Amino acid sequence: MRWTCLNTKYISSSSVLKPTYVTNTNNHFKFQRFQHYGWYQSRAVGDLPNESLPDTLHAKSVKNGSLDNLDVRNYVTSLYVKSNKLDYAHKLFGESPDRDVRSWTILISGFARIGYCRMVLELFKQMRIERVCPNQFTLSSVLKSCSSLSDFRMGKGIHGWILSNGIDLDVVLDNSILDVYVKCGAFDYAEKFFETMKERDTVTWNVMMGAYMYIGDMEKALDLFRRLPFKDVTSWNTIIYGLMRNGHETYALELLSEMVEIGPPFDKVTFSVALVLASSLYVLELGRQIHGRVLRFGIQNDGFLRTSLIDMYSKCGKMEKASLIFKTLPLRTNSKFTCHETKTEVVSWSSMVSGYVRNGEYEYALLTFCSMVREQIMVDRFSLTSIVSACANVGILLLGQHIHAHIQKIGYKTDVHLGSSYIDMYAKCGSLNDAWVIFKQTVDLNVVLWTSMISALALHGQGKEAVRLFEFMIQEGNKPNEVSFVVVLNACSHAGLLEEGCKYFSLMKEVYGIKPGTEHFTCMVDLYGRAGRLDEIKEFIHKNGISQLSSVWKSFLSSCRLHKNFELGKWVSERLLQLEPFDEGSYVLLSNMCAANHRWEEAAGMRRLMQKRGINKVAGQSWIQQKNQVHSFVMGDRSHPHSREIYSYLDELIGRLKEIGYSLDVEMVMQDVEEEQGEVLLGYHSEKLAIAYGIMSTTSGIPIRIMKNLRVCTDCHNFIKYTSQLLDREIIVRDLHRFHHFKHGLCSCGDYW
DNA sequence: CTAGGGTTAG
Repeated sequence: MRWTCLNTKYISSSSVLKPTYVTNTNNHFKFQRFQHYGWYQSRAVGDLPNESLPDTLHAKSVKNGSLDNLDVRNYVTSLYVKSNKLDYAHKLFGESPDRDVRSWTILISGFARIGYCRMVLELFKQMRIERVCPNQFTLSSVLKSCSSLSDFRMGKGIHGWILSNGIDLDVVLDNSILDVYVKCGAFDYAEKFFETMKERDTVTWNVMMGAYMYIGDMEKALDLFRRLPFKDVTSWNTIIYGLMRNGHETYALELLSEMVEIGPPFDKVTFSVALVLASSLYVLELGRQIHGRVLRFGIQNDGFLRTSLIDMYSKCGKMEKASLIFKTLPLRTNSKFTCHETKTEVVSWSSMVSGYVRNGEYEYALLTFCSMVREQIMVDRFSLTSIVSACANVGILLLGQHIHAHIQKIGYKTDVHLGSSYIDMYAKCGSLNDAWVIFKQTVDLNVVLWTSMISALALHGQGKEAVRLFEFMIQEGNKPNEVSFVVVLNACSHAGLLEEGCKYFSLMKEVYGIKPGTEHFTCMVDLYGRAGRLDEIKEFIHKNGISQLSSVWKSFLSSCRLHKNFELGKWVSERLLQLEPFDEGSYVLLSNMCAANHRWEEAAGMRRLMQKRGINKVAGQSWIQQKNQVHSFVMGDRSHPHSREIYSYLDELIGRLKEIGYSLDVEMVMQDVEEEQGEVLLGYHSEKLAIAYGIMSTTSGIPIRIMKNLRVCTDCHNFIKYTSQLLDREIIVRDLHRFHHFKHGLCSCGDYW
């Protein structure tokens, strides 16, 4: 690994402070500027916040009456600000009989530094009302908040005010203004302003570099970077981060190692960026090395780095490591304005929640969320959307409803993110109606929200409805994105709408200029396959040059099996096994296809090959929720406490179903079992057990909802259809890919899944 | 006795 070249030569560097440039001298201020390196600041400068100092001084000056003096009061306020006690500072400020520009500025810059932007703008407004004239420091801080909030109007207003009041623009103020325009996406303004700047320093170039990166103009940014006479640590951070965000991870990695060789020492942000880089490249080893360096620097307790580390480990699938780091989170402070810590604390929590969700550990996600509520951590929008998504994946409607109610209770407004999560959640928990309700309630519809609803319909077998909604969305002036097209193509394929699907595929390419990705191609192959146009698939694959995509071949193979084209299937599977020699699905598909064509020897050969290569297949599992318990079954399961009753009821039920036409077709079972072994225990697939238990333990009239981790086989599908007819019960089954709503002997999927 | 640029989460 070339990452072993991350050597340690900078670790012992003692060049803590380096004077890098001297500012222009203007009328009021004349002093040297120091460029300092991140964390060294607090360790070396002796600026460590002293917790008790402001309090003692405050008490002392109250006693001897010196607090009446404005200068003393300002000094105490600044000490409070420094030790992160913004609420005390704010209180002292509010109680003051008189204030000057410095008092305002101390407070404003304090809030700006910890990112409490709204407070900054609020204070600035008050300051103007009291007719106090802001100085350059105030303006810089306020502009910083404007750029964080992307408040273009405010920023432009302040710029105008500066011009009309003849305030001297020094390079710092210039940079702040430039940054506001860049952050607000007003590049024309930014460029125009840049032209007029009298002086430009490293910060200026860094801002411009960031701007080029932001609009994706890599060439310009890199050119600028290469020509930069002095590159400080931020220049490197900016370029590396920008490259990574624009999808050039490898290049970013190269630059990072170049930085190690010839660049300045890493600072906190470099470490953060490097960690994100490691996780986006899925290189755990790199992440570990960075972690090691972080530990050697002793900066592992920094909030930002902690969240970056948690995130890196969770993206690399190492939740145990992530949770170890999470546990180092110190106990929380209860001050109202210690936002800096509070913020990273909240991010750490929500990183954990979303990490668990991402890694499929929904139970832990839910537990973490519950402790978050119990510990009274501010639940932010990220953890909320994550947790709703966890509910969606667990698929337990009751849980989803609880969370929904809780979010409403804490008064969080349903925005587009949360709205689409709700739609997704209700859809995946089997309640299409609730998804509709949320969709209709939301006022600010955006593409994601529309797409969620279209996907919900497709998921529940309402392909035609989904297509109609898609058309309606376009009519309403929404521009579909690549996900919308995946969803609508998917809907077409489920509903067997070949013509429409082809139409949308070309619409996507020609009208919306979206380059089809793997998922679009797979949907198209699926669409042709279900319609039985197997020859056209070959042509499609060839024409689009997508023969390297295994998911395409997999879909092709399913279609061969569906249309019982054994020879073609054999040919397809050879290609598939070349691409994915260790994918269980391919083997199972192939072996089942052999079996369906009575090629028992070949089927057995496939299973043997699987065993030889050490590939295990996933066991079929179905579950049903009853009150507060989840009852889970596997094929032929006898571990349930009521298993005797369940089996005898199931046998009786099958007998009654046979009277109305159900037949347990051995060959059919053989054909369609994708993952569960058809050879044995024909009648006792896990979903049958779960349904039997469901019928026994609920009163009639209530729909039975069960979930399965794999696809339903044809026999079970038939079984459920007959059951719904015989007992006049609605049965809703969520399988690996979609929902089946069984009612009066029919299924919403139209026997096409 | 105070200021500007780059980092995290769906």
